[in-house]
Amino acid sequence: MSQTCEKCVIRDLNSLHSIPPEELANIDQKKKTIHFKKGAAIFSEGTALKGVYCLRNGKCKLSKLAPNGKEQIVRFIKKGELVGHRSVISNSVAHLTVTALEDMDVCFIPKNEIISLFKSNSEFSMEITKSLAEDLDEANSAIANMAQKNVRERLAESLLFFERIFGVDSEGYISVTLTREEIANAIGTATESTIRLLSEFKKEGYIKLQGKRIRLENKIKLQHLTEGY
Amino acid sequence: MSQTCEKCVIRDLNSLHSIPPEELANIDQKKKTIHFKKGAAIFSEGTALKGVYCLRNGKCKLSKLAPNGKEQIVRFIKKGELVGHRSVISNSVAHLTVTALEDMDVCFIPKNEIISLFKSNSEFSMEITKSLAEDLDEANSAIANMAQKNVRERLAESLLFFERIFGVDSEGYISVTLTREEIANAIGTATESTIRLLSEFKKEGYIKLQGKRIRLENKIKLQHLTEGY
DNA sequence: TTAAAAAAATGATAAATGTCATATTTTGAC
DNA sequence: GTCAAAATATGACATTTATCATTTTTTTAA
Repeated sequence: MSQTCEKCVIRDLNSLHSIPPEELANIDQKKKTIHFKKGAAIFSEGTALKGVYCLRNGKCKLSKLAPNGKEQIVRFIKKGELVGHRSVISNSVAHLTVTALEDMDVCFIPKNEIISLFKSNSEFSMEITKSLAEDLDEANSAIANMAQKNVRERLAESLLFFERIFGVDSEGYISVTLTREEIANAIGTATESTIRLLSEFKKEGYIKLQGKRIRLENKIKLQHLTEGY
Repeated sequence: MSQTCEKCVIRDLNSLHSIPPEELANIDQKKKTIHFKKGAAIFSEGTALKGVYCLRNGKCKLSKLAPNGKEQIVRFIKKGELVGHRSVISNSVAHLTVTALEDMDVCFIPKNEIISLFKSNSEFSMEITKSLAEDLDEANSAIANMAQKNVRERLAESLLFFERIFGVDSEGYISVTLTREEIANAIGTATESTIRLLSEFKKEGYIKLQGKRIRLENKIKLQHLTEGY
């Protein structure tokens, strides 16, 4: 299970790729690999983080408790990505809950390592900052989508998004397992509406449903739906 | 009009406050103060920025062109804030359009000054990063609000927000002039719905309307509306 | 100051979405 | 494999919101 960061394939995928070997060796000593079961929280909204987490495999949802008590999923992440750097850099508690969508392994890197790297290595700080900037960009797009698109359009968009970032299995089904409720919590609608629209999409032949598994049958059409026609 | 950065009151309000006097003097030489008329764009979505802008006074809306051609306002900013640092750090084109909501003066600081400060001064880079992290946080909250709250709740929330960040004039009216369409573009609804709800709020006595000017008469009630009751 | 344009207001109606009830199917623990 | 719990599915209906049409008011520019 454990291995050196230097040989970790995941490193290429995030801000850690700018760290030279000698500093990596140091991180290796301090890091801890942790296993999380499907459904477990890596960390929860409101808790103080002692470090950042690097996803070695698996997928997570990032969610926020809305004032009405409902869960709002604001983002999905997968292997290779870092989480918790926002809280660590801001020195504030976590404002999101990160939940494993499947069994997964995660490397924990203590806060002080990250902070001292940030201060001493401007390439690393630039990478971290760029990654936050990208997240911000995507969040702004999400705001526009929520505000301007209707539920049907948002569902079509999300299905295409899920396939794009998570890929498909050997039978062509999207490689992530989400409940209808989770999909609803991501697009901001009632669970029943999501179920109804998925059934419609299926009836129209745009998708195929097999339990929770979803296969996109007509991506051109879904793309058009995204734009409202 | 022009003055040294060191003596600028605005500096305390943003990431530039971490810059020591000798570096500030350098920025002073390079910066340019520009006047923008109400309605003018500081910069537009899709253009490459040659630097960042520091607002000396006035207010701006940050918006994005949604796929359906409508304007989505994602944020409001006021004097003391920086804009354009996201694009400069990411070295990408602007993803937002920044429009003056009133006549204003803005200091332009060239890109290379910012980049070199970012690399040489870890306090500054930390500040910039924290500011992006804060923006990201707020954007995530906006996503949750858009997704989970209805239009009435979002309008009540926005009115309270406008008063909180822009303050009130001598007669108690919110110190920002927005058209009903702009309010609609911020909360993600049709202009007519915004007009109708404002009229309702007025009829119920929660607000007073005088042209575009809005005065909050019952903030407790508006706060309750925000939470849906 | 006044005419034209833009913005605000309002009504009527249609469309989208939420809510509640209930049935059916799937999943997971034993 | 069985059974209970959870998730999915579907119908009926209420509510919210959008759209279109039209009028009134405000703003802008000559």
